[in-house]
Amino acid sequence: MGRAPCCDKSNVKRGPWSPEEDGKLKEYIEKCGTGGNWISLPQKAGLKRCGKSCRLRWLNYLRPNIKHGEFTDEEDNIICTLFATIGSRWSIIAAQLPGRTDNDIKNYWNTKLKKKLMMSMAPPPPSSHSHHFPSYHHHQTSHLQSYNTTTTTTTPSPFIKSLTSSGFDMISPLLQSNLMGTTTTNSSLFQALQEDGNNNPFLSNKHYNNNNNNNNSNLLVFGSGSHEAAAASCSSNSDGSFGGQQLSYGGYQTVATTTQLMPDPHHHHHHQNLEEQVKQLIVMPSTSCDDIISSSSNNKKKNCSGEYPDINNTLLISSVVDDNKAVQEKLMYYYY
DNA sequence: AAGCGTCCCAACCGCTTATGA
DNA sequence: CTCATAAGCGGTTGGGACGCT
Repeated sequence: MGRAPCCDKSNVKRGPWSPEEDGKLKEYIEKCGTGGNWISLPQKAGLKRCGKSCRLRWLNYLRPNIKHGEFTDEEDNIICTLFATIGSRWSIIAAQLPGRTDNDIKNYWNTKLKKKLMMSMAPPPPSSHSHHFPSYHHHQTSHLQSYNTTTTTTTPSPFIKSLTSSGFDMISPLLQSNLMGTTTTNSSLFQALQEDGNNNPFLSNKHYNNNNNNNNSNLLVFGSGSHEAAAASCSSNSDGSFGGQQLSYGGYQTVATTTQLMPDPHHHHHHQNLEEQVKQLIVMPSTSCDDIISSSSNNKKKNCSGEYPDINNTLLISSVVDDNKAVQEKLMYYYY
């Protein structure tokens, strides 16, 4: 048995809205408001439409101050930056762009901006002798090299320049793959890492799977500053520090602090230790810590699923926010 | 002009979340 | 706490617009 329909489909008009319908809806809402009930609104407004359809029409087209037309470079930057950070959370992204709707931004991303960005990030032609600006293809074949953020000698495209001026000092390969991800999973970063994990001794799926068959997998909370503090506050210890403490959540344990495990990128022997110690890697934004805190304090199993998919069976990577630059830089040392 | 392919976006679908009884 | 209902949300798609041959 399927889901009950939200309205009687046989009695409602579907498809494009006519100017008359737009007028009726607009007039009614401006006069009476939505009344907090979209379901009953169409009848009151004299429309043969489903409430959902009315809501969508109003929110995406009719309500005041909707901005239509070309996106500015600044808007492009905001969308790209936020997409790289939080993924396809269109409503959150839209909240940062006054007058733009989530639907609009989603369409714009899918039809134009994604292509624009990929063009900008296309790897340089093979003849190039100076592709120090790291490309996605490049990092696939150069694992365990350290990533030196000071050696960029090529000139990024204007679009990349505008991106970097909006907050990223450097578009990392990791971020590139995140931006280029078209996945529908919760985190394109996660997918990018998974894909590359096949060739990465640290993130190799094989290694990971072999070591992930018990409930006490070691867990590295990979973050900095407030992340660790927040994570530490989840533990039973109360001194606020995170170093060497054990974080108990869902049967996982923290085995070391980020800083303890953060190797000097020029000394690769640290990777051996990491492989031995860390069976799971979490890149954790502060919000996920909040989730865990609220989850534990509320004694709810929610909500490491959804936004933070299935903590029990997979490498858990969520988008990197807040002090993301530091985290990404650190992560990249492993990633290579 | 006709035919075809691609692009674009408004609208839909159905899942998740919030809310209230 | 459970359940029902509505709103919110993001992925998908139908079909019109447009460009090319």
